[in-house]
Amino acid sequence: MGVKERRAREKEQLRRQILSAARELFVNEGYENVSMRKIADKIEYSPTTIYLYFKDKAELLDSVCKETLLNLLDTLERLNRDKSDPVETLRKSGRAYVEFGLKYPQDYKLTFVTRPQFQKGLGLQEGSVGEKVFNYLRATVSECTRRKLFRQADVETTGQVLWAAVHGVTLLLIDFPDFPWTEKDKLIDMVIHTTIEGLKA
Amino acid sequence: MGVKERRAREKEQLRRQILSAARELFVNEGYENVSMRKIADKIEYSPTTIYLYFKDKAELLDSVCKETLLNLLDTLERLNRDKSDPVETLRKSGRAYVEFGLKYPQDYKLTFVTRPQFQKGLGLQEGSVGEKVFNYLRATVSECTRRKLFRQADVETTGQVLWAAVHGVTLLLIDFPDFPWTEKDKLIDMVIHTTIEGLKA
DNA sequence: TGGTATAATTAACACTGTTAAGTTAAATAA
DNA sequence: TTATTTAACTTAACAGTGTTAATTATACCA
Repeated sequence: MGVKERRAREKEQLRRQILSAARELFVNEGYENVSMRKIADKIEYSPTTIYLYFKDKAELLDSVCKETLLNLLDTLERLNRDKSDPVETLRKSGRAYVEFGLKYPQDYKLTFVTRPQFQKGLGLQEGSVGEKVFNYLRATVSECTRRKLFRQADVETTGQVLWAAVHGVTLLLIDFPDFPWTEKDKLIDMVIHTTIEGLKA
Repeated sequence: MGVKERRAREKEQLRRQILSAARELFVNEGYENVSMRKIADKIEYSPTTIYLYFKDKAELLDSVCKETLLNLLDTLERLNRDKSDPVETLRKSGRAYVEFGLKYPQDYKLTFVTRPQFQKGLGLQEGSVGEKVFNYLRATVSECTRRKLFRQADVETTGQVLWAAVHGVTLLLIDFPDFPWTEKDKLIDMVIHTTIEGLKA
């Protein structure tokens, strides 16, 4: 009775093929400029086939982004294993966050800027990858305040301030690549450092 | 020979009519969901008429945004007249910046997030409104460092760090309105305060 | 009044996302 | 092996998009 399993495997394979074609096109040409027909051409299926695997273009996009975001989640998880110096963990997490955004600018923007506008409350809704990302931040901050390393004990606000800082610098670097920024790494470190110092002060 | 002038006035009037119809639709329904035909319907002209006044939909959008951004520029200009306490000016400017973003989220996002992707190097190119906004920030920061109020003397980096912070919190508040943020005003103040303290420290 | 420049329109093109109906191929049952 | 059911996929079409070329209407001047 392995026939069902094989068919399921084949379906899964095509699903992944669609995802990977979509990802490549989205990244290279931008979401807006990629049509369902283009994706279909690339995988040599008819456009309508895609609809057998994804509800619509938006869901296809969300799936692509989610896949990418799991990488960030992995990185943060690894960093948070080391409990010795939470401030240092925070610093490293911040860097990892920004670097992730710069590495996958399309996915980052779609997840944290573009999509939320369309799916109200989503992007950070319960169980979402976005929410999990923030949860790591929360945990690390919580450890910092527990050890009284920060002036203020309010974990939520502190986390949000940090998030705003890294979110901001990530987007500026993505959206204005030609602006005469301070050397990129220096700027990122400076943003994180400044915010953390401001929280200690 | 006042006929030419009158005709010019009439043209200008229709131009403004288009802009105002476009603005209202963009704000209420979102740029993507507004078609040229919808705008044309609203002003009771044929769709192609719009093309006699604006090169294409993108230029129409840019014009709408630019108009809005001039408000921000005005506010910043006013705040920067008072030279007595540059740190306080910085604080106020930051608040004004964020509040502007929250008041005109569509325009803000289009100018500082969406459009730059399509018009490379633009949004902050020479003579742009975006550039002028940053110039005010630069000037105020410069005054702070001149008076040795900040640890570091690098005006550029300092300005960029501040910008990242306000940009970040603005976008988070716009894009995740349902997230359980700390009370909005408190969060904004906290972001600005933390960053400034971090720069002093 | 006739001619001319300008403003606005009509019709069309080449796309888009998406759906309903139709076709092909494979797996099961007789 | 042959017939039937089921799943996978495609064709054709719809209603809409931004945009352009060709055409008509309008207001001015001689």
